[in-house]
Amino acid sequence: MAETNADHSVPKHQRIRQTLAAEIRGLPPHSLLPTERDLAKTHNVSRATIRLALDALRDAGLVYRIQGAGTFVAGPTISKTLSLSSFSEDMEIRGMSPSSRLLAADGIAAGRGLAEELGIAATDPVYRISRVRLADDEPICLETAHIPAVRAPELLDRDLTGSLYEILRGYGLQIIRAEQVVKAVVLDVSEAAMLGTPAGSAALRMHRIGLDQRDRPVESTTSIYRADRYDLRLAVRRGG
Amino acid sequence: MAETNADHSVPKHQRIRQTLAAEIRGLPPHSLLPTERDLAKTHNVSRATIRLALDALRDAGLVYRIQGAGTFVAGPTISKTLSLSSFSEDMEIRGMSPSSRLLAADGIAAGRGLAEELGIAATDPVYRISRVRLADDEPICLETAHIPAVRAPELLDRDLTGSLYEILRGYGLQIIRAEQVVKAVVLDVSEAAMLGTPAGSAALRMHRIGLDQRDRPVESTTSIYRADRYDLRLAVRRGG
DNA sequence: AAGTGGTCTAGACCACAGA
DNA sequence: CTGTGGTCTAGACCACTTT
Repeated sequence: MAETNADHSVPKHQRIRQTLAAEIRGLPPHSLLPTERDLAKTHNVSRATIRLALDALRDAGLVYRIQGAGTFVAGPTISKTLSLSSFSEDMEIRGMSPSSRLLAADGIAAGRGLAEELGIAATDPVYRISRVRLADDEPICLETAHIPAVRAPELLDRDLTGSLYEILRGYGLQIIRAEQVVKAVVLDVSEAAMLGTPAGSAALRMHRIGLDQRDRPVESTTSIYRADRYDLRLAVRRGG
Repeated sequence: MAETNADHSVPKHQRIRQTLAAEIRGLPPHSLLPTERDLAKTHNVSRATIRLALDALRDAGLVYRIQGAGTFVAGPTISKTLSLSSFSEDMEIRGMSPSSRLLAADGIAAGRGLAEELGIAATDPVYRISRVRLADDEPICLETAHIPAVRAPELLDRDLTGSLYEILRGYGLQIIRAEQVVKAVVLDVSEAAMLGTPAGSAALRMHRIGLDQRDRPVESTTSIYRADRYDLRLAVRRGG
């Protein structure tokens, strides 16, 4: 069991962060929050703990902070994305119901390209899972995932119509980070047919390598999203 | 003579972060770094200061940390992006030389849509600047920027062939955060002509609203990138 | 059992914004 | 000037990984 989930194991700063996030949702943008020292008193913690919570809220784009002036509620944010999410999570955030149609699932030798991406040998086995992903029963995306077989034995025996990330979590694999490359493409005839769009339509092609807590590659996935039903929303910040 | 430290305004943790980043570049992935307590001793600072540096390196994707085990060098990262960058910076990172061809520059009334995006009145004036952006003298992107006139008086008198972000910095405007929406599109005849590609080619359309330190909108920009010359690379992490 | 990163405290001084 | 967030210290205990 990897899931330790007891109440007393939740850090204070995380609880405070959630409390503050809820309060902030009720405030107009650019409202001034209480000072760090005040918050420390009212929550009975040290200022350092309050800062952990406020810094996390700033990184999430909920507040901005100005030295000498205070901490303020940020303007409304379009994008809940930018934080890594699976297709299933992504659609749920958008208020749609995700599902899958399995096209193919088999085991193959990795080959040179995948081997390099996944840090394994070219002859090592990988599982290949191709699916049409749907939101509210409408096709949104063609997805082909490759997972090293050693990392997820007997993967093909699982129910492959749900969230792949959820299944991988069952193997103790958490995808914590990903490298993603996004391109625009024009759909060919067979792709268009599977997505139910005219050939020659635009689509977003995303290639993703997912990495676990130890920075080991867990998946190499290519997804092709219909441009008319999907856009990518991201909040970007200046890197310090 | 203590010539070594003229850095009055540079925080210690930032200096340590840079020192460590340089050292890490010479190490193979998954190398174990010294413990926080060791680093604190060797840098003559407290452990909290070391943690600020290491946490920043983790957020930058340079190291990963495992409780109970240690801090390790992360695997190589494709993407230097995800941190907000102007077209000019973006191209320089990719090792290409950026330039611009000015298509049009004028002042107009904001209108309803822009007014809402920029937080001004529909009748307020905005500057509109349309450019073809080139990398190594090849057209890459069509870009139209809108900037509230009050924020950058006499903007049209500046040299508009360089980095817009650089010019805005001259007005004391720093774009610290942006909301971005990315879609795939198919180029129409006139767009294709200006980009030197066939009509019907794919392209990435990005719409960006740039915000300053106080979360005030500074620019609303739409860019259309040739798919055959440009892709978007981003590192994504699980949001805590 | 030993050692690691994660959390937390109770102070202190500095840099900066604003009246 | 006062008060804010930014930085920093020197401790402490906890949760976790590894031997």
